[in-house]
Amino acid sequence: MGDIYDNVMELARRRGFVWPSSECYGAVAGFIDYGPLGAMLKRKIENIWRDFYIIREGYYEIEAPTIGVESIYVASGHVKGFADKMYQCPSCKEYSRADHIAEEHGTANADTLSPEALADIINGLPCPSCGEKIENAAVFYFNLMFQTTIGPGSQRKGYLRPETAQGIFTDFNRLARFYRDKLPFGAVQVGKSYRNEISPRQGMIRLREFTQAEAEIFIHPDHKEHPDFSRYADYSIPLWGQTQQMQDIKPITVSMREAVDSGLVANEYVAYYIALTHEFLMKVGINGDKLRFRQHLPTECAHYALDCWDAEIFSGRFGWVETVGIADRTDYDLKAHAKGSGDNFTVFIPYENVRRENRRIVVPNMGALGPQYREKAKAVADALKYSAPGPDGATITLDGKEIFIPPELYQIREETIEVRGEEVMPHVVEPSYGIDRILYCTLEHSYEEEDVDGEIRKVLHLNPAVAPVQAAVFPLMNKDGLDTIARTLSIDIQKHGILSQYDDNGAIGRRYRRQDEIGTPYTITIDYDSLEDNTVTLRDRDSMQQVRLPVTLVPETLTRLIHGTLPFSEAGSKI
RNA sequence: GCACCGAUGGUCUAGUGGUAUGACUUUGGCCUUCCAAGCCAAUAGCCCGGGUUCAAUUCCCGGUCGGUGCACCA
Repeated sequence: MGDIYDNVMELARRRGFVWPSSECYGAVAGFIDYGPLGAMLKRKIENIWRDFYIIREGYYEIEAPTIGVESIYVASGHVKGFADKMYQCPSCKEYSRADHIAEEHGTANADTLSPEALADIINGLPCPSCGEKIENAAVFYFNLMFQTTIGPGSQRKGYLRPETAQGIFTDFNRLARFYRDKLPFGAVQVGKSYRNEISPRQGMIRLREFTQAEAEIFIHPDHKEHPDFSRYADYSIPLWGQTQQMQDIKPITVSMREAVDSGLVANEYVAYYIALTHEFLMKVGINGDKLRFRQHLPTECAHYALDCWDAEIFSGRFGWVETVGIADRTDYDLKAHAKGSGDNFTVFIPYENVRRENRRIVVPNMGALGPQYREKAKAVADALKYSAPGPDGATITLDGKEIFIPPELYQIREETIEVRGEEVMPHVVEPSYGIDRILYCTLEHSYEEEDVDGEIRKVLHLNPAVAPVQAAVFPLMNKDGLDTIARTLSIDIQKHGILSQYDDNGAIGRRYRRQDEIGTPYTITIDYDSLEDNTVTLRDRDSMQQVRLPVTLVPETLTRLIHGTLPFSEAGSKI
């Protein structure tokens, strides 16, 4: 058999976690279906994420369309920046990046050139794949966004969103009102994003349609201290900063407090979400030894981002996989949309104390200015307002000429004004999670082939918090009333909101193995003792240990086990 | 997208110019007092399109998907 990926995906297909999409018409690369158990697992991961960001952080979830009008993505930079300038070699039909070839032959900043200018440069150069001289090749944009048209007549261009973030930025002013105009605030979105990858390989790791969970947290640019930082101040995890990477040394384990104080991490907000991400990934079932936080190198960090860290998870097939990005994006996005839309993307922040400022203002005397300057009177008046008049009069510049304005044409008024605050464009801290990648890594880290008495036992050691099926109930024998008790118990468990499967098919051992394979953490078996004393056995998936407890206590016990408030060893009496 | 390799029940596979082997799984039954036991039976397959041929799962061409290398990868 193949490697860990092959084994995990084989199980995932067979048991209904992940399937190739639209298989009956031929699957399409870059798309997957989540089967019954996969959809359940994914939803549980997303809901744990919601526990962290919505319930704990208080950032409410919104839901924007997956199709956005072109202007959004012109403003965000995706129409330009998400497009690669490509050309196709006329000889070998290879597609390559035109700007890369130009740069290799000495053109600096080739990516900023127009397609036409680039075409002029590369025509005549040798093709990097076949070596033939490039002739008459056109340079065109290949945009990673899926394009569509909106409405009949199809005049309005739209794009499938390449990230969920923009929907939050475009709602900024509504959100600011919702949060009653106070910083910080945040909003989250969990949903599909689309990127028309040129060549999506690597199965679930690079999809054309994928699920993101993103939070956009709007903070005051001068106050990047997280109000709840104490929660993670002592949280210590290995961080692999730029310096360590460039000096080729290992990540250093520090507390978030130290990380911020030493300047390793830009500010408390970024550090806080690094720690929160660590806690979240552990909760979901990622192996902590296969998790690291890596800072973007200056070359890979977006030019506007102040600091950017990736949570990388180690996969036996793919190596270190980027699963979460945490970035301080400054005011880049809001600025872009302010420019693009003409709206203000600011919050009015009152000062603690109202500031009184003395001001001299120049009030033009229009009654006198009008007859004297005629059509220029308005321009003169405007210029006067910004001038600094001396005792004899004011000198202004109009159309390049200096004009002297005597004092009788204006008044100077001294006044005290109250400045109550200022308009602030917030900075954005963005933790962005790739749910599909996290789900795959969870499966891979959970997967184990264990040797039990010479047989291979395949187990998914899924955390009970994410396991799609939480419990299973078996009658030891499908007769003598054992099955009746089992069915009754099964229904009782379901009434407590626990998803449990009833199974009486085949040998008991086979039934345990089935549940092991899909990661069901607990199984209950009704045996002949149950008929005598109303007790049942409860089996722990990972240890295969069993305890005995009264049947009436089962639902309550399961609930506590699943929530992690009861260790298995205390769930009943040892057998 | 290019090059090379691959594709046979749900899974893993044998094999073939004349519709296909075995195992596991699944379902039903018998048996069975706790970890894939045994017995009987059943269900289920040649990736898609075109060509050659009396006949194609098999040969040829194209495509799809998957793997590897190159290019690409917010």
